[in-house]
Amino acid sequence: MEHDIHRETPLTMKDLARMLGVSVATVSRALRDSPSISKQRRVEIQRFASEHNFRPNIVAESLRNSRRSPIKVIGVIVPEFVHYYFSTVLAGIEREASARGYRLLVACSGEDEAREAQLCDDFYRNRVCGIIAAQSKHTIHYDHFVRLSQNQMPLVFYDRICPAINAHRVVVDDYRGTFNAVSYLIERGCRRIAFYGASLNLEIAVNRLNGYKDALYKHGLAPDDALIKLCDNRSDAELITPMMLEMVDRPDAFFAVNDETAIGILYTAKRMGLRVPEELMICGFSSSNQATSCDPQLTSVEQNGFEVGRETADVLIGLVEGTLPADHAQKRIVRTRLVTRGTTR
Amino acid sequence: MEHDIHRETPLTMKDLARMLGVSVATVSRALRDSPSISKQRRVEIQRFASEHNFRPNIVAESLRNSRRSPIKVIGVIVPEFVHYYFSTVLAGIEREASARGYRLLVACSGEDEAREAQLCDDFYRNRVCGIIAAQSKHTIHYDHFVRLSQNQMPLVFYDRICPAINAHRVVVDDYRGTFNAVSYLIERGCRRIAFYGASLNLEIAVNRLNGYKDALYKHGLAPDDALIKLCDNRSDAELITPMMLEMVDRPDAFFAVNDETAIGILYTAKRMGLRVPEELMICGFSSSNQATSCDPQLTSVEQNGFEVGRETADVLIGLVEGTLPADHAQKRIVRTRLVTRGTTR
DNA sequence: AGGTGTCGTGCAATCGTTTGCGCAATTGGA
DNA sequence: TCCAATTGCGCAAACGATTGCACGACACCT
Repeated sequence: MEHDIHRETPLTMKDLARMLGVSVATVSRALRDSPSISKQRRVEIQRFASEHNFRPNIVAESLRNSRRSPIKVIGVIVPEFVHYYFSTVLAGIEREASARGYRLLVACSGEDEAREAQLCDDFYRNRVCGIIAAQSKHTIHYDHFVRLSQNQMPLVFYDRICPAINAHRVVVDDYRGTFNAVSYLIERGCRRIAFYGASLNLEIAVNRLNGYKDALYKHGLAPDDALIKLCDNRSDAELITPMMLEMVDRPDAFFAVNDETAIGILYTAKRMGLRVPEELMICGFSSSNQATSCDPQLTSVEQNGFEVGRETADVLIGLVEGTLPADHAQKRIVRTRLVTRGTTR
Repeated sequence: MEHDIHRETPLTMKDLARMLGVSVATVSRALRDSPSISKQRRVEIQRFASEHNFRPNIVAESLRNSRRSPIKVIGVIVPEFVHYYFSTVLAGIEREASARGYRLLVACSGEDEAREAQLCDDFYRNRVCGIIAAQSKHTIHYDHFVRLSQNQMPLVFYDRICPAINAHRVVVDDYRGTFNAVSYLIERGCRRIAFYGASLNLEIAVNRLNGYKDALYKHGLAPDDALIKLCDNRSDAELITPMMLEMVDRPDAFFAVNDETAIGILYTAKRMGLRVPEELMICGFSSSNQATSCDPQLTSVEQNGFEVGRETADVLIGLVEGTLPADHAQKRIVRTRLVTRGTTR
């Protein structure tokens, strides 16, 4: 069988045309099922092509079509791969994109601004049709994003927002998620609720803090600065929490900005002989797989990263295909949901 | 400033050439620093281009160069995104690839054979320079992979192996990892060690089972079929384990094929009033972030997915660049390491 | 028999780059 | 002064696909 012959270079339309004694134009039209080619020739060419395992070269195709239709490849920047939430977002992006015929060029910024800028550049050179990004934690210059906008590159952020440009964005409802969780703790009888949050240069951190404060106000409680700490990882949590729990007026509940931190609190408390949830309630954020791995299982605000990913891809594709106006910045908010488990009752 | 003008279409060399009153050839050569262009013109053109924020179109570039040098894009197939181990592998691939100037086209098979085949096809049409894949669990036809090989597409598997074709592969040392872990349990005094494994149509499952059996043999113990179960997830573990622990000759240790399953065993045992590790030892596989989230923390075989990813990318790039012979199938084995924690002593 | 349609196919330009080759201008040597 | 060698640049053909246009071959009508 001819198609078993090893070729060093992929089969092209020109090859097919030569073998069949017709012109490339005819081959191209036949494969696209153009009615201007006689039925007989069409099926003959199609059969021949599939027998020889012909696959058109998308690179050439998209170069040719670049003026009228953009290349269906989306550039995606992820701060970290090994991260439960970002994984779910990526999965959501992939699902929506591939369902709509788009492929993903994926890269990782490693939370590094220079690398992030380089990736933007690289994506642009590859002429992706659009870019999805979560800004690195440490990004303070936005030139690379601004440049993309100036060059008409559709750009959508998820979660981490670039405040400098009025960009399209999809975020989770951090404010309401935190508000509801803290309200729940209050309704369960807690009065001194501690808050472990991330650095306030990320918009999401601010929103969560506000949700916390407003929940207290609404229930007639006043925020106490002694209970509000900058702490967003487990080892810090294990360092700080003992001091918190030895206060005379020790907190009767903790709200942590992510599950990892919450787990640090949980085990510190257990080590100090406190019973959870009887003497201390704990609530995390993210509802990762860690939340169900600890003992007792962690009550947590579920972020639904998958939905964030799908929405993000949906906005981007809308921009690319022109069904969404580029001039008016889209902002979509994905609902969170409190999942109650063993660390509250 | 001119480069702030909004263009609907990206700047091309032709545009630059027109603006500067030279030919495209000259622009191209100047930008590639060809000595055949006078120094003066060269810097003039380079300055002008960078002022106007010119970025060459890689699509066109790689079409032009497709004969001599392949496009530096690697297609990656991941069974699942939301999976600790696969995430680490992906991170490793990304690190190695981007360090060597390659980009990643990433897609998810969702453990579905048809989708996997479609992805192979799609990658081929995109003329990626090579493909990295972990086969889906349920793949039993290999035509799509065979077809790739026939078309000279470099192909490297990680972990999940396609036995039909003699493919390049990078795997972790499942046999030795399991052997060492089980030996450790025996040395700690365990005599009846249960084994929860995955379906034996995956090579890794077979290797782990063999490692388990050989460790028993080596220490003069005989495998007992009543202690060997097909079980690779938490809910199954919680279903099966009570029966195991109610046996007259109940196991004094468990080895589980992944951490999730091990955690199911752990909490079932605790629920039944058994003390871990005093009365029962448990060992998992993977050393994911869940291993440190449970209480007590889980002893587990660390897989080092990051290294697997790097090695995989290294092999693939070697094949692409011709520094590794394509005819002789590469097989690399990444070492595992037993990390002892609270579920053993 | 000549004019008008329709049908099937091929020619050639195009997308944005790269590069072999040739040509003009300049330089240097005899 | 004339002939080589060198230098600096442009022409044009690729890469692999798509598509407007034209053209030849028929059939049909008058």
